[in-house]
Amino acid sequence: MTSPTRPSKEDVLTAFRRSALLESARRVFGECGFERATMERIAHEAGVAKGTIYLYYSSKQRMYDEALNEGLAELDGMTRVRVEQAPTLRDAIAAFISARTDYFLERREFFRMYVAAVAGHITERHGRPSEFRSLITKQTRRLEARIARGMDAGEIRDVDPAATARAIFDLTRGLVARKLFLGRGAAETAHPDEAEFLTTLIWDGLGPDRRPGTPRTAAATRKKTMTKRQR
Amino acid sequence: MTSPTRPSKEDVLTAFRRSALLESARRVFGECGFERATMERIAHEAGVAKGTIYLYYSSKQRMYDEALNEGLAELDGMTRVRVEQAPTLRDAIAAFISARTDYFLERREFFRMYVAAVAGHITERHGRPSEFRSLITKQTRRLEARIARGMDAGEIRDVDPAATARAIFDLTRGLVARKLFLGRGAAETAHPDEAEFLTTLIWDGLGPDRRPGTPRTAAATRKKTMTKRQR
Amino acid sequence: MTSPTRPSKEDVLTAFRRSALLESARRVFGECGFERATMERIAHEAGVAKGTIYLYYSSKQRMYDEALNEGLAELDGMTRVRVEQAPTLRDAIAAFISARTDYFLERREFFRMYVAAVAGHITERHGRPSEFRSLITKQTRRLEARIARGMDAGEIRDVDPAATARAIFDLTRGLVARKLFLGRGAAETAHPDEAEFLTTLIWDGLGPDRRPGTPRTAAATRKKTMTKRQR
Amino acid sequence: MTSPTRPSKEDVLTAFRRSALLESARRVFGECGFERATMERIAHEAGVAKGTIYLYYSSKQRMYDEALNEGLAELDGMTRVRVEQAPTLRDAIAAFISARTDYFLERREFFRMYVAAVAGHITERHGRPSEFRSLITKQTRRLEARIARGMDAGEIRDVDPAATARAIFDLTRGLVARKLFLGRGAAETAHPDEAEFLTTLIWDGLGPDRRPGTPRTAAATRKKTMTKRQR
DNA sequence: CATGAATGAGTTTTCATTCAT
DNA sequence: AATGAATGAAAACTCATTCAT
Repeated sequence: MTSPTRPSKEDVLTAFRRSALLESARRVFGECGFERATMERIAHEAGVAKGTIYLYYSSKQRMYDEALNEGLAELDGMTRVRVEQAPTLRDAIAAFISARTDYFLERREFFRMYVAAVAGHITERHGRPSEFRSLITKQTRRLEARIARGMDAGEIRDVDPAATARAIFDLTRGLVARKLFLGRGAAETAHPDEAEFLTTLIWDGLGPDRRPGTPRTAAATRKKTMTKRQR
Repeated sequence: MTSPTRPSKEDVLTAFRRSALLESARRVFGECGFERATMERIAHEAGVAKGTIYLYYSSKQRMYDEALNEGLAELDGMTRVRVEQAPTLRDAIAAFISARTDYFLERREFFRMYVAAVAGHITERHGRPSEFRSLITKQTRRLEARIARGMDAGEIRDVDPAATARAIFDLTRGLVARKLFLGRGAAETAHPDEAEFLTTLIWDGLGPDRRPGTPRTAAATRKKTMTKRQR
Repeated sequence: MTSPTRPSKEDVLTAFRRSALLESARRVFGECGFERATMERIAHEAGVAKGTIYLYYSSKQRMYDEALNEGLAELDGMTRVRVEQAPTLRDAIAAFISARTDYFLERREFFRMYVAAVAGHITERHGRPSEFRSLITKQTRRLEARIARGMDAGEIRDVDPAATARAIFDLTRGLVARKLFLGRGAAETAHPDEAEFLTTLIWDGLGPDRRPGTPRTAAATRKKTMTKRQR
Repeated sequence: MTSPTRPSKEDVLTAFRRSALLESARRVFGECGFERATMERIAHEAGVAKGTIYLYYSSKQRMYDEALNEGLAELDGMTRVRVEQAPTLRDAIAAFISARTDYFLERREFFRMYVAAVAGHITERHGRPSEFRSLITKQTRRLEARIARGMDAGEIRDVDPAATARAIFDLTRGLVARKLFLGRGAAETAHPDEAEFLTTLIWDGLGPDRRPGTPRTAAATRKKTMTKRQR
């Protein structure tokens, strides 16, 4: 029942160190960005000496990449679970939003890393294109699939599932950014149930076609367009 | 009718220099980010010597701030004009999206600057809090006002205008990012009329209330929920 | 009468700086070797700040290479001139020895650089094979050619000119090393006219064949081998 | 007759370890030079852990010194034996050359160490002057003595035995350097019997005085200078 | 005895900023 | 005003050496 080679004490210790260093790295990279972060500080915050880092990571860049990728993978995993457990498509959308919001709200520094990393990749032409990019695009794959299923099941009207998933992704991203932006108390901070608002907004946006000219308020609908909608 | 002191030749030259330097700064900061950008290169691309920059900007940071703020102001101005010219709220939303998309697509380096700057401000506690932040929040003010007006006029149902404007803002931001992300031809690039898709999505999302449980497809509507909707 | 583009003041200044830096580099590299030499110290000895070096040399290695190559070229040039001016082959050999001895004695630090560089190239397989190596082999080319000419002219017996040049080269190298080794006063320091001794040794070694068994002293010669030599 | 305390098992093991470490050190120091050699690699090549080295050698420098001195002593021993076994002075010279050539050709890395070490001592004023220097000068002592004996026996003309021994030493050194320099196949590589050439060159150089003006080729001798030589 | 993780001093290199011309 | 040579602070990274296990 035990695994054939039980992790030795060293392995455990090594894993622990790596994890602690990554934690520290995420904090410092998040706070300062890649360039302004210093290995000295990362080491200090992890409670080790500068040189020690290099026993675990061969360079600052490697450490950064690993911290980023690990966070993205974790985020992706949590999102996936929550989305898959949702019974309806509406719940899935709400789950997507709240899963990511929750994750980032507990790791504000990581959100910053993440945003900066995406920013860094926008116009850059440097080497490794696929690695990071695929991690990004993977983030919406699950949701996209779920939307497609819901569309087939008649839960929503015919839309481009990928574009829809991206829209939800972007709204979530903006929501999180704003919650972290300037901290709480700022006038522009989203009110607590902005997530619910977004879900409703999207959900209604995905409803049956409304032709141009269709009145937009319930009141107007009641008075003027009942017949049209009934067709 | 003329201004009391007509701009002297020197003033014109100075303005020209500052503008050329800012242009160059935007390009380099956009391409490299703040840290990796060098004054040397900014100077070179502007066709002046390194020391000359310091006659116009007291530090790299100041130059960066000014380049950023100027761009944001310009973007804001263009957006405002286009939004104000739109006859209906739907047109205003479409105008907001296209104005910003067009602007950024012609200045990808600036978009990168902008994104990085926002990222940099998310968790940071460093000094100047208001300046940049107010520029950001200003971006949605006009649209927010327009939405509020449209709401009052019954063009859309009752929503939080600020939250709605932010949603549109975020969707636009995501759209632009994706268009610049990995350049054209990438599988995940938005298809050409994603802007139209977003406008429709939002517009429909802003339509009359649909209660939970309401069927979402036109077909379903026809069959099952006609009575409910008519109430 | 003036050259078409007279060297500008900057060019002169630049050349001067480069030369002063190279001088300093030669001193420090010579004293400490490549690894132990610090840019800090080279800069300090040249009377400039650390960063200034990098305005003239892109890296420590480049600086080292240039210092070495320049010295070798200069040494080669001086040797060539002296050798070519020598009327007889014997004089050429003596000139070769004394030219190099004189050169190195005035630049002991450079000799050390030179020796270390050769040592470093002995077993190494790293990149640039030809550059340095060709400079080394070039050192004996002139002498080799002169020896060949002297041989054709009957000044010496038939020998391998290249091997002979190399032998003279090695003897000179050893002579210099010893003169610099542990400074003056050491018991093993060569006596002043060791150069003359070497010249004679070589010169006699290059004389007409002496068959094995031939008596070696003048006395013996006089008594026993006169007839043989006359054959 | 036996030593008072027979070497214990530990002593043997210790000796073995020290020897293995020295072997490894010689290889790595030879390949990389003192500075670029790492204790890590030396340990690895010796099959022990880094810390273990410090149980046998108190520092990198000490290890280097010992590796060097041991090698020099061994070289010296082998040379001495071969020289002493030579029946004639000519044989002794040939033996000196071949003994050292053979030794170094089997230990190229050590030759590099040796050359670098000598280079390092040329101008340096750092502490330990005598230790290394005496080892170097000892290298020629035996040969010098043998030459002196041969001179007394009339085998060669009157020369400075020390200077002569040094000349042979330098020629040998150059020969070896060239054989290792750039590996085989290079145009400038000495041809196989350069050792024999050197022996002859020296041997002839040590023959009876030839006065200035004396013709140098057998042919010339025959025609022009017979009378002079007979005087 | 042996180990190898941890340390931190020391080195190269970059680049914003200054200032003499 | 404009220049660009000079500066030196700052940061990544290496590696001999130590020491707890």
